Amino acid sequence: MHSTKEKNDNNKDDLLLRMGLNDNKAGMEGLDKEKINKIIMEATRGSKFYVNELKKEKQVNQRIENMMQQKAQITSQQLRKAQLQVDRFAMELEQSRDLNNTIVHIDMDAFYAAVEMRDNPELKDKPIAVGSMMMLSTSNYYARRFGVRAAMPGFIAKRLCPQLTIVPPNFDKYQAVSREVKEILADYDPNFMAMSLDEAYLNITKHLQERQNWPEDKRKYFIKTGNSLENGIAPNTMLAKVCSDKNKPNGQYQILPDREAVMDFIKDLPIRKVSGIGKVTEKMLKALGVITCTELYQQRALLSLLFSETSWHHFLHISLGLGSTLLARDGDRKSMSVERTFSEMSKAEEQYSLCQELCSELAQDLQKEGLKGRTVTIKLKNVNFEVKTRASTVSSVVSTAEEIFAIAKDLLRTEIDADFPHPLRLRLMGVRLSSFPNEEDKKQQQRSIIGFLQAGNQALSATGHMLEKTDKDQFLKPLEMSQKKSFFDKKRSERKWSQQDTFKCEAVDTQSLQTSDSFQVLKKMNENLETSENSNKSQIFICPVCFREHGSISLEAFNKHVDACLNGPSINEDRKMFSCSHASSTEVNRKENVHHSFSLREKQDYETHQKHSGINSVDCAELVETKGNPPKAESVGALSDKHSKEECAVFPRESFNTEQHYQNSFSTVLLEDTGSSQQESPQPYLPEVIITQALVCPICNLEQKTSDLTLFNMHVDICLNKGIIQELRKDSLANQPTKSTKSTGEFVVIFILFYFILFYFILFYFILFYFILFHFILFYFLFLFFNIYLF
DNA sequence: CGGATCGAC
DNA sequence: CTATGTCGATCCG
Repeated sequence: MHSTKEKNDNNKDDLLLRMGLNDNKAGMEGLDKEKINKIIMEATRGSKFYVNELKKEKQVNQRIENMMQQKAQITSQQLRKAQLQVDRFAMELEQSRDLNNTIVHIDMDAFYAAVEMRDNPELKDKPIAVGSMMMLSTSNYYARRFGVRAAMPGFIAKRLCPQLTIVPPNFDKYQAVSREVKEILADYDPNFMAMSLDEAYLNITKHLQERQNWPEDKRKYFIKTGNSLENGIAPNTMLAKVCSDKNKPNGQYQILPDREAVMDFIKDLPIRKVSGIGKVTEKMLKALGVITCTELYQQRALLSLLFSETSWHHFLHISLGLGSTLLARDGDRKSMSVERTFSEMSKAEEQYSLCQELCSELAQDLQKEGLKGRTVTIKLKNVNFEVKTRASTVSSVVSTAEEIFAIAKDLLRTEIDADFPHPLRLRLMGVRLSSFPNEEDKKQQQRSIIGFLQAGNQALSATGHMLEKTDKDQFLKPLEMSQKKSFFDKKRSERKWSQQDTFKCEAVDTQSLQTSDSFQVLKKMNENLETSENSNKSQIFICPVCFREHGSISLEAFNKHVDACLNGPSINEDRKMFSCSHASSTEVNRKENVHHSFSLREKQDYETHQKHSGINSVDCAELVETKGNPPKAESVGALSDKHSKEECAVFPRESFNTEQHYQNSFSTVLLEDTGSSQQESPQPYLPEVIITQALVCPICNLEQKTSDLTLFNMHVDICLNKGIIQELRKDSLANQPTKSTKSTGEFVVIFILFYFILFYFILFYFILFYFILFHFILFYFLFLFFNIYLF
């Protein structure tokens, strides 16, 4: 459905011609290709849409030109080198080829149209299409003879085929039919993967094994639906998909599970047939003389130099006839959006109100799935079909129509202002929400008392009469993000916002609640839970290196001091050496050993990341082990010596929330290091400075048994960080969500206490309010009474 | 992170 | 008159 591929699909036309379906002598009407193109061109030419299409085409041509220039600069030397590398990779892929699965791709023929024809016999033997004047979703085969295709606007279809019936879509109905079919599919593979209402992949390997033992009569079992369907049977999804396209309509095609059969099938296959290769990629590759899969394979070295890693890997997979053999369950949703096309709209007022409407629709959809997100994106398309998207990410999740609109409105305003005094002439507007928190984030959020208190403050202000309405935008601060900033800069700016937010809350609260005792309690709690930078007056740090006390200084200042302390002794030098040695030991063996147990995806992540930041392998081991936990690639990068140690000192508090977690990653580091670098390959660069003194940790004062300087330095690093964590935890205990039972207990107590206070607080004011109200009314009636009866 | 673009259905 | 709506992925800045 909606497939733009069908638009330029010559093969299908050939097929129709072969079948004689286009033959007027047989009493069938229809148009030949020339006529179809002519009509389409007439309808298209001069339209704004067409102008924009030309513009886009130009851009693609420009891209191709750039690519050709790049190609011209490639030396034969480079090409040979690339050839070796690619072939090495191809060899690996070849070894991992798996022909043991039987994948079936099911694709229902002209699904929507078929359902409509089934339900309304009048439509049979008529050319029909499902959709609107604006756009068609699909058409039946009769209509296709006139060139009426999916992804074609209805009005053009009408010109091609004036007797065409356009049926508005009934998605509920299609869904119901789809469900029926899927029930049947589940018999073959309970874990089948549905791509849409009319498409699915089945892995019937297991089914076939079981079926071996079935009695003969039971094996004769056909899927019987009112619709025809295509399916393809192959050893992987990529091939199965192509197969199902092969014998349309209502056909089947199988590729036998041996390498030769696969390669034979692939040989002359146009790359465009493969899922993932679209119009643009086709054109780009065509410029390089690549049309079929064989040519794709022949040009592999060149492609590896001209395209991104992910792209040429994809190409190589295709040209080897490789694809996924397991049907991955679809993961969590990444975004949700609403968009609408309309006749030209230029009034800002209308645009705002439409935006608001879209926001509330989105909010409704979000509520159905209970989703909240941090990034709001608006999409604007003007009457010239030029599309713009504008996004803003805020620090805490949003989900209601008001919250989303508050952000979307700003984005829209910026765009309107930018074009002032000209109005935005829009034909489409959309709103999208993304950056949904993952499971980890949710847990964090739950445990975070700061977040909890902010919610509390919000609840307080929401209770109303006596509180000034808190500025809604306080939770909608855009993040100051820029790639030039380091991870810690970003963290800092995030903190800045949240501090300002807290101050704002306090300001509002103090104004209106000065007299309340319970508020004082709350405020105190809040202060205690404030991050240490905020209330640094009460801070006393003990330097883990010189053991001196430092009162009345900020955390940053303290960290600077620690750095200074560390700068003196040779420890620092050794630390540098340590990293250096790791960074320079780049032998393939070693690298592979470090992350041998991780998936390809993680491996790629690691490799690309390493390319960017030049961090050492140990850091990477840590990265993978702590995947899903706070230290992401950037933060781990910050751990390496590339960044200042100020950051290193601050880092643990930011990201390693639990000691347990921290130790886990520590032990992993040791494990990886002893496991690979020590045994497999000696350190290429050992520290040249020989330490004469015994290896006594300057932090914990314990003599270390190891004579290995690297391990010792690691110990010092860990000790140092641990020390700072402990110090910080002492100061802002409740600030640190922790897994230990003790802290959880404390947390629960605080939690209960807070809610009790909050409850009685609200109750008190409610009673007070109604008490006063009651007396007002009472006095009023008394007054009336006296008026009437006494005078 | 933000924006554009591609691709699929 | 009249050229969609939703989603994920990727690349680049």
